[in-house]
Amino acid sequence: MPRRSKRKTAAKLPDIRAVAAIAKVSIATVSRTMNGSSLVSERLSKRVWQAIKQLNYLPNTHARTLVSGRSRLLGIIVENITNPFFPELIQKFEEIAVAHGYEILVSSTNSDPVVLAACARRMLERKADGVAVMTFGEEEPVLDQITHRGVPIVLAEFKLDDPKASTILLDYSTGIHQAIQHLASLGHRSIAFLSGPHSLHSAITRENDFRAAIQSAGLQLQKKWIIECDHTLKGGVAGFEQLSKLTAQPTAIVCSNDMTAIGVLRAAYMKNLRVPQDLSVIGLDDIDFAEFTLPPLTTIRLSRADLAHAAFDALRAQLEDSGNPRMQREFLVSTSLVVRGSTAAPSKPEA
Amino acid sequence: MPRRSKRKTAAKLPDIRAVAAIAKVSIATVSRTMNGSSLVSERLSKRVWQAIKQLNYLPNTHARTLVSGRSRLLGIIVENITNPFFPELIQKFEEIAVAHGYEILVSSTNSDPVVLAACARRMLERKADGVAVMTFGEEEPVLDQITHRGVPIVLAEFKLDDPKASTILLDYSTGIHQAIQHLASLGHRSIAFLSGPHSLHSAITRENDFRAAIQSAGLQLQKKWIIECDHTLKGGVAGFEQLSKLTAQPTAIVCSNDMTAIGVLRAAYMKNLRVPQDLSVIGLDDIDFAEFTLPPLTTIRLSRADLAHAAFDALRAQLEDSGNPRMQREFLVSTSLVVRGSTAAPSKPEA
DNA sequence: GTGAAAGCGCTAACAA
DNA sequence: TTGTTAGCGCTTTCAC
Repeated sequence: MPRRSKRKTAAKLPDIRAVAAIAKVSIATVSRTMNGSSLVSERLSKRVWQAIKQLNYLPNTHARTLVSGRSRLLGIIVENITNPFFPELIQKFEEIAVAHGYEILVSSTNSDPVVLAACARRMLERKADGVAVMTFGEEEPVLDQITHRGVPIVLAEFKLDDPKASTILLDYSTGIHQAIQHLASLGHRSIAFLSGPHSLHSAITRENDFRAAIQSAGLQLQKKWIIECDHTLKGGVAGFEQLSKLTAQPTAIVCSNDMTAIGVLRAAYMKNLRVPQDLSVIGLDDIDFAEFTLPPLTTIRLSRADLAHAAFDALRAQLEDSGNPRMQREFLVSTSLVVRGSTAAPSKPEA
Repeated sequence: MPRRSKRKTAAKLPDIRAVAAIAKVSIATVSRTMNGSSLVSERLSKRVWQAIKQLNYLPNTHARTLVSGRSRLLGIIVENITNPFFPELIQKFEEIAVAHGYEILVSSTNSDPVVLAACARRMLERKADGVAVMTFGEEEPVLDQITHRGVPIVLAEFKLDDPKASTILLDYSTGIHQAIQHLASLGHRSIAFLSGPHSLHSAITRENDFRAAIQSAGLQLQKKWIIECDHTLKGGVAGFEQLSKLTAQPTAIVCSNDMTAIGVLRAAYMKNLRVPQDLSVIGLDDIDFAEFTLPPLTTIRLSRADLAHAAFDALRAQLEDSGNPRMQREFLVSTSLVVRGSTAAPSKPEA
């Protein structure tokens, strides 16, 4: 009994066999044509494309993945999709991926390592060819399961000891130094820092870079002026309120991200403090919205485009260059200060 | 020659056969166990789960999809992922989908019908079980290809004449009426409207509802006070500037979405107009950020949670209830006014 | 260049 | 209840 005896002429989507039948070629030729194999003659190729168009045929990616092992699916896991930084990053990443014939799988962890593990698992089940983990150094150990399965992975600011893992190093230092220099040259001597949650490596890195920058600028580091927030707008409001309870007040506040800075802007307004006359504020990220705050936010730009490119390049290197021992496994993304309206000389310059 | 003669003990991921071997059962029993079939005895089920754990086995979704025809993949296509409304919607939709064992595929069209068509095509190739098109009435004709293939689809504010298509009706009218009543009771007689792009059905609906509300409140409709913007912050700034060139000025502005309203807030500030004393502003959407603008934005809430639920329910009805002729195919999401700080009585009440 | 056929990992029909 | 097996739609040897 022939294997395909069950085939009936039921209404169903056209498959590769239907195309082959119309074009009067074998299914192998259809497959070769679609995949751009050079071995197909002009004559047959033309017939095949015509049949494809005629049937409005779309190849089944699952069948394709099953046999080839490659899904042309790239995962991107972000920390929190409601922080505007991430949609902007996702958009860029998708743009690049689609341009290269990949599709993306998006997940947001909301900073929950359990969710991260579930996301990673789902991406593994979907056989993602690679995964970009843009959670900035949070609980990455759960990601072992990905690399153990040989799936390329790229992490922001976290090194996994695995040949399949690449890292994007973020040079916050340059931007933060520029920020401190900018404030110092304006006459600020008292600068506070609203940090991100210490569960994030990136938050700790940023804070350390701030400390280093303060010292290299010859300024005093005040422990009480370094406050742990959570990278949300509300957190920025709370951080500012905590700060304003202190007896000694800073004349400028540098924030670990833009959302925090926007919270500060808002809290300062509510307290009738004028920015930048009474208080200078600097953010970090340069989300699209930063240009439109009141006043427009001076901030340290972390380019989403650069980050998305680095992530994609890292994954692609792993995918295409895997054997090569000299393959690039570390990528650098830099930061730089963007001066807008939220910084100015302090009204009563300090000693 | 047996079909599986090629099998070598090469290093590879565990498959269902490996699990079956360890558990000493057939692959069918493994499959049944994983899919929660009630036909498996406790004893075998236990052995299977243990083997799965031992091998760290993950089922291959592509193989599963290929044979079952269901991918457990749901697509969501949004208009613009950098408008905060959409990430909030995506997050909710993902949450619901994942809770029901579905995965989501996200795409953002940036209001480009060509991109919409490409997104739809990719989702078809990935065999999405259903697609939620949250582009709010923009160039939906290209979506014919989806319904023609029998894939359930749900659209916001657009009816497709196809049994596989459901619609989410948005009742802007209630919220917009409340907004106008609110302004009228505050003493406003001169109310402008900054519309969304007329390429969007939803924008036109909102504008019409505004006109209706103005008239039913017994106010005068001024043609010059209805300006087409583009639902972006920049568009709101531009719209406000266009408005302020007119000789007769409104005392309140209702905007077609929150981003536009935020643009107005900003533009008003730059012109030294105080909100709400000199000008009242109302948005629409109630994005998370609306609570944190300066002043906090009075706005018409369009709940992302409600919308996400409606979209998921519509798709699920199609998936599970397909045969039923009484299946619900229209879903309603309502709106309501949220009063915050951007509205007040006009300083010099009109006649 | 082109075609025949094996088989990717799983589900479901059928047999036992 | 459990096992055997066909076959989902495609890519990829291997012949010719």
